[in-house]
Amino acid sequence: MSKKNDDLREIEERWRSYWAEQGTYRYDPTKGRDETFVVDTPPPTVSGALHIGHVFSFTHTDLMVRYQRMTGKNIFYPMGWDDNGLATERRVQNIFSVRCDPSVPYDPDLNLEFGREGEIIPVSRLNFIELCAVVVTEDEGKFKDLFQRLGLSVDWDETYATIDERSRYVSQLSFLRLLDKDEAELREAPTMWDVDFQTAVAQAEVEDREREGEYHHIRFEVEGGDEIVVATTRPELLPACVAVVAHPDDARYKDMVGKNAITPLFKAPVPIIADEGADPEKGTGILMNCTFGDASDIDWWRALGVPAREVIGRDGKMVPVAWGEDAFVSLDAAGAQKAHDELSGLYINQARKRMIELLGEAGALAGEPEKTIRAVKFYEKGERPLEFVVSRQWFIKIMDKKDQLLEQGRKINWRPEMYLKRYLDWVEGLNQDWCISRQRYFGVPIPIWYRVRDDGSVDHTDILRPRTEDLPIDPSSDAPPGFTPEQRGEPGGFIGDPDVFDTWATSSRTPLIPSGWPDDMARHEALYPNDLRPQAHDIIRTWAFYTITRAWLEDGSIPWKNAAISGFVVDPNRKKLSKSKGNAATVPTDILDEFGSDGVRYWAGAARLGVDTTFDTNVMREGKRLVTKLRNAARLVQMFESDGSDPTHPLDRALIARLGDLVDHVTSRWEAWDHAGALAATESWFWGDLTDNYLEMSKNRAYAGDASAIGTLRIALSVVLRLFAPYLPFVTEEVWNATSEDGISSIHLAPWPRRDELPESVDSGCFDAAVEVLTNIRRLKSEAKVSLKTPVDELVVKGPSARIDLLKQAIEDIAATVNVKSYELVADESLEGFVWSATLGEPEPKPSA
RNA sequence: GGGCGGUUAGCUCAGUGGUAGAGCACUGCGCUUACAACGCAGGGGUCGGCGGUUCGAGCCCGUCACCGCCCA
Repeated sequence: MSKKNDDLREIEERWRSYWAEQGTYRYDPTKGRDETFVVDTPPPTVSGALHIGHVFSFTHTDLMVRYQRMTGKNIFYPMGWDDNGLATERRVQNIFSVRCDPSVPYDPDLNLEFGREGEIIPVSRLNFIELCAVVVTEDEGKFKDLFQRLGLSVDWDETYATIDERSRYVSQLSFLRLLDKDEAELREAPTMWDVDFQTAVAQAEVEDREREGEYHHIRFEVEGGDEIVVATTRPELLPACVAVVAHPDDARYKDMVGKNAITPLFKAPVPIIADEGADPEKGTGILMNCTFGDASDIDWWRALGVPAREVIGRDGKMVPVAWGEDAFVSLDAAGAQKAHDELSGLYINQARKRMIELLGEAGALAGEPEKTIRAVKFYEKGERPLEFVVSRQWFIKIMDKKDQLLEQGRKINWRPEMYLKRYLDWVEGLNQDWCISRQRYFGVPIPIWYRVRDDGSVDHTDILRPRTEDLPIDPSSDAPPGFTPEQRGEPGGFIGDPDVFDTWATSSRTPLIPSGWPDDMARHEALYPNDLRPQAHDIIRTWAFYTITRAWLEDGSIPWKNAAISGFVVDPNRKKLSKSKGNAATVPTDILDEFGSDGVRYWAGAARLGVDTTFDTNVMREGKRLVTKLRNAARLVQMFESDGSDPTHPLDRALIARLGDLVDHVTSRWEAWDHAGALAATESWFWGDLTDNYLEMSKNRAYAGDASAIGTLRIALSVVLRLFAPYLPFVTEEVWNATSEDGISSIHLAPWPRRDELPESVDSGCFDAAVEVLTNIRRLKSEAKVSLKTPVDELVVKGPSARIDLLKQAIEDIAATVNVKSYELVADESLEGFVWSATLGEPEPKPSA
């Protein structure tokens, strides 16, 4: 690290401590809702890696917050930690060598060493959660350090974790209220199931991946002597076949509808059914309806009233079944059993291979397999295809609320607006209710018990609820009201629901977790609905969707007025940065070391909302350069001891007028949620009008103590610092306080610049006239390859009198800036613009070394 | 297959109907009392293709191509 970076580092550290000590960013609970700007901060997954994407999107939030703060808003900007989930679960298992077992009772004295090795001990869910808290505290530290280095103006007194007591309370209470409204229910139904994680998953966590497959053509006899050939990529589901389906218009099968087909090997009679859902173009036009290959199998199963033949277990293996019993009807039960016994216990892939062999041996295959590419559903974190497995799960009813959810989405200002469309598309495409129970351990427990019948079986229809005042509870450790712990699992007693909530079931309540809901309604009403939900576009279908859904279900509200959507950070090939692609190697703290926090923030601030943005250190370097330039310009301005006066000189008045235009423009950009446009305009004015031109032209007068020039410089610096403050909080604070004599006052609490705070001024046009001449003289010298100091012995400018008059107002400043020894300004109405000539003098001798 | 973005200088990107821009990179000049971690200047673009609307199109409309994301 260079010396200059040490300097930046020192500045950053000093102001970071100052802001923390002073509580600069503290929320003021005495202020009303209208005066307050409330952010629903995205809780980062703390067991995950620090990522440049965090830097990017959290900076966007901070920009908006800092602007709002300077406009006078009381800011509520909390920080949450998302520790509720699988990643933490795995870390805890490894760090403490434990395994969560909800059947183990809570041990209040459990004390395990961090990094403990040896035998894996089963611990209760509550103990496991406590261990998670230990690990998560460590992880939070890394994130907090990064965010503080980045200069996020978070109120660090307002933090929560999605597994902490308050979050569990809100999550459980909120669920119980849905239960009261009959919007949550327990169902035993086919559900998308990950066979590796062995948990149910929801539609939002599923993604399609293209996989190679093969159509196998299986011959079915048809009652009465015909034959059909069914093409399937999943022959292993043949024992689960309960019907075959063809399109009603398909002439090939029209005459067979209503008859039974007989499955090969298993000899199960299955009805031949006509349904428009069958695609005549696909395969042979007739397909197997199985238990359950995909979502349409479930639809048909429900619609047709055919039986279910479950053959795939929760572990992804074929389960043994008894052919000839229950649903497993066969014309040859012994033969079916023999075939099935060859398959049971095999994983799906193995079973498929074996099935093909068996079918081949039985002569039931028609032709060679045909390669195909098909979309296969996967759990987003999973590696094997999802299966549909019948299990008992809690659902929140959403399918009957699409219209209302579309309407709620339209009430929110999406920035940029195109992301509303993505939300609407997702809601319109919903095809199942929200499964919120997960067969995991580290999460918010589902706060429900079930009564155990006198015969020892569990009655899942007899739901036992906790008292609100006892929340949060863990049904695996706590006993329901009216029961004693000894009655757990006993006849006539109770059993706890073993599952936890989907992590989104809790994080969909983030607007309520810090708000005090529902116990401190005064605080809640001062904070809700929130003003801003910042997030990236990848979680519109999860976090945004679920939050809107839960708010609607709770009280019909929208959770926030604005949703500001950040893009992704991508590599130069426009690929999303990710560890697995190996293009996300950069550690965010290294970047901060190299370019300074302000430099990195500049990169994020230059990126418009919603736009995927290239990870580009050149832009960070540009930001760092801006920081240096700002410090140098400020050094010049602050060198003049006089306070100056309001501008009287035409050039000064023109600058102030132009500054007023800038303030109006930049403010309008902010109001349009265009922080990138605001930055570009500020930077362009600062670098162009102010430093390249005005500073140079006014310098001589300022050195001579001219009050108008010095006053103008001070006003310009004060305004431009405030315009930059949201992006460059460290350097602007440093410069803002550099000459302060009576104590420190944070620029971040200073008022946002307004045109009417500036002295009354007009831009007569002399600034443009002056810059035109200045630029021409600079070009002349540059083309003559001489120093800018080289004197101009004689300058003649001709032009229309109106422009010549403007030029006259600034000619002395120009002459001083580019060393013009003598000049002549000539009015000539025949000219449209300036015509000029200049005679260069001898370069002044360099002082001998 | 459907939806949404994008395609402007070598690179990264601004630019909503009126003379094509910025930063980086490149070339030249300059240590000028804020700044060489800098400044001044220069070269470099048939604005993805085709068609249309218009006095006038990078911008509006249609269409195609390619890239990316989301969804099936």
